Amino acid sequence: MSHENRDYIEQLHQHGFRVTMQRLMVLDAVCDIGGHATLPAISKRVEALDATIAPSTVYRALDTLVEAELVVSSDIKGVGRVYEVAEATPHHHLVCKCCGEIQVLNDALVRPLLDSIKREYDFQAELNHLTLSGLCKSCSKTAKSIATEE
Amino acid sequence: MSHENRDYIEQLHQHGFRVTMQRLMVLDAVCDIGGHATLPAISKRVEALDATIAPSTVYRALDTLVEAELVVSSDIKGVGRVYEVAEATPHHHLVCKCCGEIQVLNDALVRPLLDSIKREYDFQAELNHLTLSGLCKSCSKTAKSIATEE
DNA sequence: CTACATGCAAAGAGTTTGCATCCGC
DNA sequence: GCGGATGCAAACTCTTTGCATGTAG
Repeated sequence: MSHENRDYIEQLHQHGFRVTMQRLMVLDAVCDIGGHATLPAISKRVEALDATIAPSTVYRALDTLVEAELVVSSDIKGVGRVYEVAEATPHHHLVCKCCGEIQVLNDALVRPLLDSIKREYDFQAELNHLTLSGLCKSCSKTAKSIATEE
Repeated sequence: MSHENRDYIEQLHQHGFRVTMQRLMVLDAVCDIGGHATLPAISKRVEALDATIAPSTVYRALDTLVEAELVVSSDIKGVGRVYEVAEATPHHHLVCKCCGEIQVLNDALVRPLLDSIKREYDFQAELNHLTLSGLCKSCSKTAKSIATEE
């Protein structure tokens, strides 16, 4: 989605790793997903992009990318380990529950929330990527409440 | 965490299900986690609460709770299927990345964000439970940047 | 007492590890 | 050409399904 900006080749080299097609493919997959992603989700995405990559390679490439600091992983309570691209600039997404459409949400709209949380709770929220689901403009017209489907 | 308020026994009965210790235990686990939770996370939580419950029972009980509308499931892009207690009132959590402390975040602080999204993008965000991670008051003082540990 | 829910066990899916081959450097 | 990365296969864990037993109603 946006790793073209970063010199990921350089970064892999700096960390003593080799640049391979498979690693870039896994990085692509994590980028495509756009937000935090679990291992099974990444695994499926890579499989969709290129079915010839061995599953074991995906898991190992992901570890490599984390070590090379191209991808960050964190542990979310209730979800487990998630991965996302190490982005410099915070950005957010609105994903429609109905049609799957994804829009980028301006960080400026999110900032006030973080400020108020800081003010009220003295809690320093780390929010470089927020994904909100809901109904997009067009789907809210055809207003179906599909809320729980695969 | 808060299902004491709901008449879950009644609700199970209404949907033609029996009330069993195991089902309540699984409901407890989902409540404990507090936000959206993946299957493995719930599974582990139940195991921690009571190791005598068979894994298969956990998975089946969860399905039952969803059918009884005590738990809702949805599919989050990049994460997969997640479950959470069907709550009437929106509520949110701040979880500290460092110490794991969980605070409740007042919905009133979140509402303006949703309003601005509606105004700017005409996107109707569905946000009954937001979990933000970051550093709590005390941990931001001892300011370590532990961001990626299990 | 009856039928549904559970536990156990076996099957299936997802993930990890070891090793021989391949290829980035 | 060397050493790390990959693919394959086996091991392991997580999840699902089938069936006999137990228990809520």
